[in-house]
Amino acid sequence: MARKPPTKPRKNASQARSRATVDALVEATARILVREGFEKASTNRIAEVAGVSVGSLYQYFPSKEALVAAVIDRHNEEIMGFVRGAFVEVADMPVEPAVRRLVTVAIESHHINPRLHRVLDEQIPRAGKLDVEASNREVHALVRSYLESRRAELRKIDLGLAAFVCVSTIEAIAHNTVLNQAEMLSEKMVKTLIDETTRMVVGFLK
Amino acid sequence: MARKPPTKPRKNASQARSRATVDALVEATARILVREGFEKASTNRIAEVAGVSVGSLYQYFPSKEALVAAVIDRHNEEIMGFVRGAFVEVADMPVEPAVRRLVTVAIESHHINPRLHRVLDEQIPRAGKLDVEASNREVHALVRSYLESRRAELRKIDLGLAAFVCVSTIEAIAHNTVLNQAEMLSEKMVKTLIDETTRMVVGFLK
DNA sequence: AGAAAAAGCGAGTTATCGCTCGCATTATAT
DNA sequence: ATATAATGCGAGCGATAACTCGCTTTTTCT
Repeated sequence: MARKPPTKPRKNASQARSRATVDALVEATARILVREGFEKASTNRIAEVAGVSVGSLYQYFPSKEALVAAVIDRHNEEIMGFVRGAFVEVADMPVEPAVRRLVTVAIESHHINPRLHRVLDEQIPRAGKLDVEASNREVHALVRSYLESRRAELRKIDLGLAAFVCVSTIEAIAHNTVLNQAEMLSEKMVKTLIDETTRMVVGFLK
Repeated sequence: MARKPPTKPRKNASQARSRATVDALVEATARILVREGFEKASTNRIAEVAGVSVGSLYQYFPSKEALVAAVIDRHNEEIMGFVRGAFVEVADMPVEPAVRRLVTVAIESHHINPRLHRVLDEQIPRAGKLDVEASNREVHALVRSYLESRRAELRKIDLGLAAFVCVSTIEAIAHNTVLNQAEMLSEKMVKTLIDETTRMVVGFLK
C-alpha cells in the first residue's frame, strides 16, 4: 500500500479527459476575451463558459494570469508557426523576393485571429510578457541569420542593426495595417502596400 | 436669493485651489503608475498620495478611468507639443534633413517620461484610446501635408500610403529603440540608428 | 458680517472576484 | 470487487476596491 505520496502540489500535467478540461478552459478564456473583453474574464465566468467548475480550473491553472498567459502562448505559437515556415521557405531566396515573402507573411499572420490579437494587444496588462519577448528575440535571430547568409548581396552595414530595423518596420506596418486601418482593405491596396514596404526594406539593405 | 440652482451634476470645472486638487490627483496617479504599477493605482491610494480625500477625487473625476485618461492625455499633449514644433521647424526643409529631424524628434519624444510611457504602453487597458487615436491621425495629417508640399522631390507615390508607411516605421523604430532595447544605448549607436532610419525612409520616398 | 455656494472630508456601503476546501464522481490497478 | 488515485464540483470565505453621503471647512459675494 501507499504506492506513492499523493503529490498534489497544484497544476499537474494531465492524461485523459483532463486534457479536454484544460483545452476547454483556454478556449473559453479566449472566447470571453474576444466577445466580452478582459474585464469580464473572471475565473468564475471562464469556468462557466468552459462548462467546468472553478475548482477544476484551479487544479490546472494556479491563477487567472496563468490562464491568460496560456491564451497568449497559444496564439503566439500559431503565429510563430507561420513565421518559422516562412523563414524556411525563404532561406535560399535572394533578398528581394525573400523580403516580399516575409512582409506578406507578417500581414497574413495578423489575420489568424484578429479580434483576439487586438484584445491581447489593447486590453491585456502584459507584466513580464516573457513569451512575446522570446518570440521577438527569435524573429530577430531568424532575420539576422538570413541576412548573414546573404551578406554578399547587402551593403556594408551592421547586421544586428539591420535586423532590428527590418523587424521593427515590417512588424509595425503589418500591425497597423491589420489593426488600425480596420478591415476595410481592398486586395489591391494590400498588394500595393506589400510592394512599397518591400521596396523600402530592400532599398535599405542593398 | 437663490442665485442659481446649485448645479452639482459631478465633475465641474474649477476656479481656485480646486485646480491644485485636480493637478495633485493627476500627478499622484502618474506617480503611482510609475512607482507601483497600474494594479496599485486604486482610487483610495491615489487620493492618499495626492493628499486629498476620495470624496474630493470623485468631485472632479467620475471614475478611475477618467483619471487614468487624464494622465494619458497630459503625457500625450507633452509629446505632441514636441512633435508639432518639429513639423514647424521642418516645414521649409528639403526631404532628407527634414526626415532626419523628424526621426530624431521621434526618439527624443520617447524620452520625455520613459517610465510612464512604458507603463501606459504595457499596463493600461486602453479601451477606446480615443486620445491616442486622435494624435495618430494628427501626426498622419502633418506628415501628409509636409509630403504634399515637397511633392516635387518625391517619386510618384500615393501620399496617404507614403505617410502611413513613414509614420508606422519611424514610430516603431523610436518606440522599440527607447523601450525594448532598455536604456543601454550609447550616443553613437543612436546616431547610427538615426542615420540608417533616415536613409531608409528617404530612399523610400525619392 | 452673514449667507450661500464651492470645496473637502472619510467612514461606510456594496459588490465583485480570486481562490479554497471538503466532498462526490469517475477512472485505474490489483 | 475493491482500494486508490485522479478528476471534478460549487458554496462560501476573505479581501479589496470603486464609489456614496452626510457633514465640516473655506471661499465668494453682497
